[in-house]
Parts: sequence; C-alpha cells; structure tokens
Amino acid sequence: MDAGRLNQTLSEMAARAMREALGLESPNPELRPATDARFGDYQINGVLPLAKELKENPRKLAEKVVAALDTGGICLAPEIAGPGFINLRLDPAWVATALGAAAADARLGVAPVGDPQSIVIDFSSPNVAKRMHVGHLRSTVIGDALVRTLKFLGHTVVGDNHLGDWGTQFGILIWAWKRERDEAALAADPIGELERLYKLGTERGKADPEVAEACRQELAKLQAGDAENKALWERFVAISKEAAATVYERLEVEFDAWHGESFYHDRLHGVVEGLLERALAVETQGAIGIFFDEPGLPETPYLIRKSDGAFLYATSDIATVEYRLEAYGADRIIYVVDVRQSDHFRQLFATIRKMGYDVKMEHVGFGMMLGADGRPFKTRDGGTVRLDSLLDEAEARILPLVTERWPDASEEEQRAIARKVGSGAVKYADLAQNLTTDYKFDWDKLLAADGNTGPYLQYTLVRCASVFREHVARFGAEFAVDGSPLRLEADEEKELAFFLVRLGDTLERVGEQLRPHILCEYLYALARKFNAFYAKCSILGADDEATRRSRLTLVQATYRTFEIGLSCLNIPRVSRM
RNA sequence: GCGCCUGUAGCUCAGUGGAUAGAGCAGCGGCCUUCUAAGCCGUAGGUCAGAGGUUCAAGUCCUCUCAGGCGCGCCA
Repeated sequence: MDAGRLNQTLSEMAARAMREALGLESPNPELRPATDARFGDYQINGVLPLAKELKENPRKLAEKVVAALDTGGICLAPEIAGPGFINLRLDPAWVATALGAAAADARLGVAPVGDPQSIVIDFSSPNVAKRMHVGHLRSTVIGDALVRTLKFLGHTVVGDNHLGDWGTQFGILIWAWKRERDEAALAADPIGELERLYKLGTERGKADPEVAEACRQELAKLQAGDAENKALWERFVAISKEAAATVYERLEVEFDAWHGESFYHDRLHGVVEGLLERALAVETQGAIGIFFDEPGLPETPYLIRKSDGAFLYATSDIATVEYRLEAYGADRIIYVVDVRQSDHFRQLFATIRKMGYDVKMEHVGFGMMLGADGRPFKTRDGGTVRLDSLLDEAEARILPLVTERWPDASEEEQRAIARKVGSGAVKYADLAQNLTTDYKFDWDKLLAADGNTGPYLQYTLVRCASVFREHVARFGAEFAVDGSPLRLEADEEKELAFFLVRLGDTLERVGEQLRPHILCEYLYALARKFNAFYAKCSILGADDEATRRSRLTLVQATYRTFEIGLSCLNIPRVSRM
C-alpha cells in the first residue's frame, strides 16, 4: 500500500467498488478531501450524479457502493450522509501505524512515481546586458519550485535557463561599446556598464536614424560571423551570465541547462523552410507567418521571419521545442513566463500541434509584481528594483530581530540567519499566492513572523529542531525513530497526524496543476497544527515514556515534512532563529 | 474595436461543481515558573461586483452588464 498517496489509493478503491456494485465500466468516484471535518477525512461524491442516469435513489446507490467498498483497513466503516455522499474516516489505528513507519523514511513514505515523465521547464531567462531585477523574481522562484517538486515526485526534469542572448539588441550594444565604453566602469561593475551602454545606444538610435542604421550594420556583421563582433558578443554573454550567477547563488537556484536563444541559431533557417514546405506558414506582407483560425487565438499571424529576412522569438521557440523533443524526448514542456506573453504561447502551442508533435505544453503565466500601493513595484525614483538590492533589504530588515532574539551568536551566524530568513521570506511571499493575479509586494506582510509567511514556517521548523537539541541535553542521546505505531490521544496529536499523511496528495496536486501555492497552503496549515500541538502537549515532559516517544515521532514526521516541503519550494532551512 | 485575466470580510489572500464560504493582518479579550511568546487560545467581521441561465447541487460552469489590469505583424 502506498501510504504516500492516499487520495489516489482511496480513489482507486472507490472506483473498484463502483464498478462492482453498479456495473459501470469506468466510474468517476470524485473522491475529495472532506469539505468539513464533521464529514470525516475524505468524501466520495461520485454517486450523486449517477442517480438520474441509473434512475435510482442516490442513497440506495450509495448503500450498494458502501457494501462493495474495501479500504483495506485504511478507513473505518464508510457512512452515507445527506443526499448520497459517502464519507470516509481514516482509521486512527492505520494512521498511527502508517505515520509511525513513515517517520523513519526520508521521503515520509512518498514513493517516486512509477511512470516518470521527461519534463523540461523553461524559466528565469534573463536578457544579456541587463541586470536581474524584480521582474525576474517570479519566474525564477516559481520555476525553481516546480523543477524541484517534479524531481521529488520522481520525474526526469531539465530546468533550462533560456537566456535572451541573441537578437537585435546586440547591434545596439556593439555600436555603443565601440564608441562609448568606459573601461574603469567596466572593470568595477561590468554588467552595470553593459546596461548603461545598451540604454545609451537605444536612445541614440531612436534620436538618429544614422545611428540606428549603424547598429543594424553591427548586427548584420555579427550574424555574418565577423570575428571582432563575435568576440564582443561572447564577452557580453559571459559578463551577463556571471552577474546572473551571483544572484542565483544568493537564491540557491541551479539549472540543468543554460541553453540560450543563440544555442538554436543554426536551426532557425530549417524551421522556416520546413514550415513553408508543408504550407503551414505563408508569406504575408513580405514576412513569413502562420495563421490560425481557432477561437481564443489572435487573428494576427505568428511571424517567424521578418521581411528583412531576420528570424524572431517565435522561430527560436519553435526550434527550441524541436530540440527538446530530440534531446530529451520531452513528454511535457513548461514555460514559466509572465502572463502578458500568453498570446505568444497560445500561438506557439498551436503551431507545435499543427506540426504534429505529441507533447504536453503548458504556460505557467504569472501576474506582475506591484508595490503595496497597487502600482508597479519601483524604486523611489521610478527605476526598476534590482534583485540583489531587494535581497539586501530583506536581510537588513531581518537582522535586528535576529540579534535581539539570539544575542550570543556570532555576528557571522546572525548574518547567515538573516540572509536565509530574508531570502526565504521574499521567495515564500511570491510562491504563496496563486499565480494568475498580480501580486502586491509588502515588506511588513512578508517579513511578519505570523500569518502565512516564510519566517513563520522557518520558525516552526526551528521549534522541531529545538526539541531534538533539548532531547540530547536532557537524555544524553539523539532521539531515534523506531518505526513503531504512534499513540494518538489528544485532539492536537490526532489532527497533526491526520494532516501529515496528506503530504503525498499535496505534492501530486502541485505537479499536476503547477501551482506551488498549494504546497504553501499545506505547509502553513501544517505549521499551525504543529504549533497548536506544541502549545498543548508537552513533548519531552510527557507523563510516560511511550507518550514521549510517540510525540517525538510526531515532531520527527513534522520535521521531515517541512524538510521535504521547504526543499521543494527551495526555502532555506535554519535550525535556530 | 478584438482577445486574455481579475473582482470573495476594513486590508492581503485561499477556496478540486458538493453539505452551514475559510485563513492571516488590523480590532477586541486572554495565555510564558515548563521543549524558542518570531508562539498559542478565544471573539467579532460576508448581498462571493450585478443580472439571468445550466444542474439534484453554483463563489466555482454558460451568457450579458459593470469595474480594474494586461495584450493585440515584422521587440522579446
């Protein structure tokens, strides 16, 4: 029995019962977590819709299903309620045994999936010659969380940083570099100088058509393979990657591939020719584009070649899909990109379907980051907020609290904790909200130690760690879980234990729906249940040894759940704060 | 003009067609002699933007209206 995926296990059992009792081929049991604790832990809703179809009283149908239902000891006897719901209660004895055993397992009983998929996740993707700013935060943090969660579930995942390292901006940059670069500034702050040059080149180009033409010439030379320009381009890319790497290091984000747009450069010509040959793309006003006649898709064509012969973003994205199919045998490709690009992705996905490829493609689109005032998040003078300064500020705001709470730690330790709590808070605030809407960034809210915040979860983990430290102090040895059943007596113990067995269900849902906030909600609810248990039940001071061992095992299971959950979200763990 | 997204408690947000819509913050009232009080417990707060419709059942699905955000051929 897979104790890690209860929803799936019980759903299969319910489906079997419905098949046998009602003679249906593929019934949908609609098994869900109960909407209210009074109704038990899970409910089967699938009988109700069948009443009309089978022309029978829904409660009678439910009775037949219940008679055929065998949960193998996971649940107590099912109850029929209301118009025909079947309510399932987990058997406390089963929970006590299953969780007692799972606490000894590093994966808390959540086995890797039996049929792993090959999944590519395209995320972060900063542009060359631009410093990473808050606009990159959501893609980076959400993409990273999806990579880690899907990997934990057992899939083969490639997290790919699809850098914007090719395109018209390089003509401008090369032009400005050749005339305006400041070597001193370049040595002191390479990416800052590139950013300045790019801005300068863009302004000059707008003001002066001759400059714009000169930029195009530089671009043409680069594309033709001119040695000097190619060397410059390589240098720009190296500087930009290095700057991005510093931010990734602070966020502890890693990629499996860094295949920027330039990586696909050689394929673009073939992509366009292939689409023309198959008449999927046509010439339109001198350019080449693909037209769609599908509801929900823009009427404007998806352009893959400009009238001047240059390729576009779309061309490169098509080539990228083909590469991912060839190189990774991708079953699923996920783009974690700003929702404003949803038209582009709808057209891309439609193109891939027209080309006949069989791959599941999803756009995880997220909203903008707004300030607490509801307007786009900017610095006081209206500039974009740099990602590194955002992390600096988080750290600076947390540090006084750490020094106050833990004055005897070394300054180095205090800074290390402030760094982890600060970046964890920033990341968690981003992950905890549903993706689709714009997200309001509010320092006071995200750094608060209560409510649904990173610090609250980290603090809860600290409490678990603290119990184990105190155990060593009092009993002279580390506590070791032995896998024996728990003893669940207090309401707080039961609630905690019954919730801990839902980790697998939760991770499964995140993997399906690609919404990390589902995991955040779960961990937050878990933290609340743990803290209620912690306040009510003395752990080390329990009345007898058996209760103490059982409670310590509960702490251990909670600790492991946080380790797994926070590591999937990539929120740093601390053992003190 | 066309398309996409959003509208739930004073504020910030959850809510998988299912039973009496939930959290946090802010407010009010309690709890440290005891494993970290960055915590816990209690209390109060709702025309789910509005109107129709589908359904045994609608905050959730469909249509329209209103309000806000975003996007709409050779940028990425």
